[in-house]
Amino acid sequence: MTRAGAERQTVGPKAKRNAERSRRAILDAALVEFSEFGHAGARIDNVAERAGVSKPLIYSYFGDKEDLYTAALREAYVQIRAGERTLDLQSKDPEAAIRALVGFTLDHFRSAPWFISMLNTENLRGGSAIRRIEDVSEIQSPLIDELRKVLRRGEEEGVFRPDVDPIELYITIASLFYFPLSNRHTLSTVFGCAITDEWLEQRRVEAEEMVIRFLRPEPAGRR
Amino acid sequence: MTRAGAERQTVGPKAKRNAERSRRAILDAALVEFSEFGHAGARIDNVAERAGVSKPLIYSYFGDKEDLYTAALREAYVQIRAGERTLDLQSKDPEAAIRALVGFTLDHFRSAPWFISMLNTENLRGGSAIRRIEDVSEIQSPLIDELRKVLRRGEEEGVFRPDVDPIELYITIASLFYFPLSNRHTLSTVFGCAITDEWLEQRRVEAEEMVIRFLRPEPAGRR
Amino acid sequence: MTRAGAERQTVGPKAKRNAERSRRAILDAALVEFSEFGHAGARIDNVAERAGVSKPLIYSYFGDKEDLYTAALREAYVQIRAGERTLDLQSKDPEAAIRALVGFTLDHFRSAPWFISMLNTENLRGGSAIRRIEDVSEIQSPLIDELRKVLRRGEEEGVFRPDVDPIELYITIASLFYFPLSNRHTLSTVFGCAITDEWLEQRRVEAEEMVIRFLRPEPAGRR
Amino acid sequence: MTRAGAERQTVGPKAKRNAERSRRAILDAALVEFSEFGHAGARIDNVAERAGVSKPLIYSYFGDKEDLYTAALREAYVQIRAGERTLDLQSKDPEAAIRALVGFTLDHFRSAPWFISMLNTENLRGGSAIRRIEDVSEIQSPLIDELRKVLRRGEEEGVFRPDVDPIELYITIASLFYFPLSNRHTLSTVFGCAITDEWLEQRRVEAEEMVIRFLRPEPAGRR
DNA sequence: TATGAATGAGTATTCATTCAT
DNA sequence: AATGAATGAATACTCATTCAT
Repeated sequence: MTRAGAERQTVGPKAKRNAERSRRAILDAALVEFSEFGHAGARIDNVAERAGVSKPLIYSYFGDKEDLYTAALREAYVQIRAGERTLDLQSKDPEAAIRALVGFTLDHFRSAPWFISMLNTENLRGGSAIRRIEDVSEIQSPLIDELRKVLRRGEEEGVFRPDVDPIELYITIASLFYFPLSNRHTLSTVFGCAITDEWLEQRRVEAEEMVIRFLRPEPAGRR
Repeated sequence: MTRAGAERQTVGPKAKRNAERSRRAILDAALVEFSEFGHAGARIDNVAERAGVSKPLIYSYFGDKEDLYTAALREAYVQIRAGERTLDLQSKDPEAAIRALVGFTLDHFRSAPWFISMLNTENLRGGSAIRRIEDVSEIQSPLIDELRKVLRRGEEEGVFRPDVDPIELYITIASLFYFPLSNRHTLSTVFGCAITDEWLEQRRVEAEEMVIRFLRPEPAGRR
Repeated sequence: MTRAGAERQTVGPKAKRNAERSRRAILDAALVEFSEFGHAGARIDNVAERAGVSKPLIYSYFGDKEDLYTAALREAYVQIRAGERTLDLQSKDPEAAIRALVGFTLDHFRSAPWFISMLNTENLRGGSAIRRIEDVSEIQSPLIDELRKVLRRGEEEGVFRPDVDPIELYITIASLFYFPLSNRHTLSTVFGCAITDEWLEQRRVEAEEMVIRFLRPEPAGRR
Repeated sequence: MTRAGAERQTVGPKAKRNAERSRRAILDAALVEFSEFGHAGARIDNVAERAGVSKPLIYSYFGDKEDLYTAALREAYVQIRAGERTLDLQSKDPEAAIRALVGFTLDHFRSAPWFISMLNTENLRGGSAIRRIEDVSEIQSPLIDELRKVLRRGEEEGVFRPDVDPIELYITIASLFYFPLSNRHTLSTVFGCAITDEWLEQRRVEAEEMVIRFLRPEPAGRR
């Protein structure tokens, strides 16, 4: 293969690899930028700089700002779904499975802080972008079905009460960490309550306890 | 002199040139605009139009966009604190007091949706504005002390377990409604779970139950 | 005189005195503001604040910004002309008279720095305001005629050469101080030559010498 | 290849997208605009139009208005320094060298009228911009050292008196033309003394004479 | 005589987006 | 595949000026 030939082959493996690398860099940069400044606050200039590419390249790969934002939002979901898939709830006894989900939720919120920010941003905007995502299966959680099975097993074993909605349970678990993490700054200023790692570890224990207690069958004779 | 008559006198000829009225109109408009579009997305032009005043008036009353935003954020807190002050927790038995707080939290989040949006916006921005608010006492919650007393009474009556931190309890209650309300749009798209009034009423019941169960002393012999 | 009567008498001596005081305060403030920031840079707001009056009062007394500027410019001339009238050139021998004028020029430039600034500003603007001043006699210098007499006397006494134009002489004297004073800031930065009081005193001596040498008849045999 | 042809090639297809050309056009336009209207009076819109570029291009090349102004001020100095470097004082006898400098000063003030205007503007503003210019060597005059040598030579030849400060001499020469040129408009209105080309030619002669006389050693026996 | 309230018409500056190579 | 050069359309903010009392 001559040198000139290699240069000509614009769709060759090398070029493709570069293209893929650029795409990836842009997407990562966009995720950071949008989560840091929101949709209106994000700057295409910054994304280009962070990604180490020129602005026209962004436009040629992703379309306009709205499209780039949508891609970043989708990516945030793709990441959490990938994490969720590594959880193996069915191999654990029901209580342990719930505790594992609680723990994973906290861990992901902390290690991928852009996820919370992207949710905030998207909901501030009324969800206009998420509705436009086409490949919905990518963003839907595989956990709901898993959770349903866990709840059924727990019910059969007599450790969980019946009729718990897996979606609501999923929402409840997310809720317990979302608020303190999302509102770190206001909480620390208003209540002087810094959301430190220690605070969160303590919270993890209490959240597990809270969820488990809530799932337990009502002890006979109470209330 | 009728009440209506008294109001007329104030609204009468002075209506067009009334500093206090203008200030109020601007603040209300800013709260709506900022909560709807976030800090970067909000437009001073829109605020002026909504308030029915000219842009220069906004600048002369509040300073620049950042200052106006800070004033709107403060106002959001002032509103919720005013609501909290109307709760009379000490006149209720401990469990009823907790249920009242749970109910109030949901009601305020729904009736003043800009509160959640402002929190989202401010935390996206890293809390830079809230730290600049000077009269902190206006934004701090009077409920923490009230809650502490309630918890102590509940402990003395044997219905609550000891050592519950009032701030954490307050955060937990807020958490349970904040996530589903704040993430209405993504939840409905991703889980097909519309956060309707019915859903929220159901949630109110479950949240009360959850909090109460969490506060109950561990029944002897369990775990 | 009843109290009510006193209040009614809006054109009475008290009112007039206040009006006169306000006018004066505005004019002084305008002179400072315009000389400090130039025509475009000056702010009516600042003038009002400096003068301790409201903006509408300025408009009612002086008209618009242009008119106020013109009044301030005129005032700058009125002040220097008043100073010039106190010089009594004819009582001095010709050389002393010239030295007195040199000294006065430097002193006025220093004690009324707004004069130089107003000249700068007005000439930057192409002299549009000064041409509109109506009462020209107020701004014309009484010194030209005085100077002409001095030059004639000097010529008759044989200490000055003939045919010196008094206007050009006047310009020359002004020139020697105007440049270093007007360009204080650039000179000190570019040449590291601070225009201090000492520097100026030295300059006064040299300027006197320079002017006198220039006026002297050419010694026979030179050149 | 003819010279014209060479120029064509440069102006040809690249003419529309040529950073250096655009920069130059903006700088020239800024110099004209700022010198014509001062700092506060200058309009970025006008600069863009004069330069034939869009406003954003100005901002991307020069920063904000203040930065553009500073660049224009620097340019004014760069121009006069370039002119000064073409003077070859050492090849002339001392008197001729002084006359050459006097002539050059007048010529530059007339052919580059923005220089005087920029000095006026900058000094009105207190010299805040010139202090920020970093590459000071570009704005400092190479003439001071040249002048020192000339003065020494003149002293040795007995045509100049000793101990003349070159900076002060430089200032004096500038002074003699600066005032009448800078104050053209007020002088013509107040004294009816139009600063025409004839007036200036006459002034050139007198200024030369004045400076030379001032530099001459005091004839023995006078004063 | 005097002013607090209010605004129309700008003016500097920004930013998503496209052009030409 | 990639980018430096360039801009139209906003957007925050200002300021001379007037209104209503």
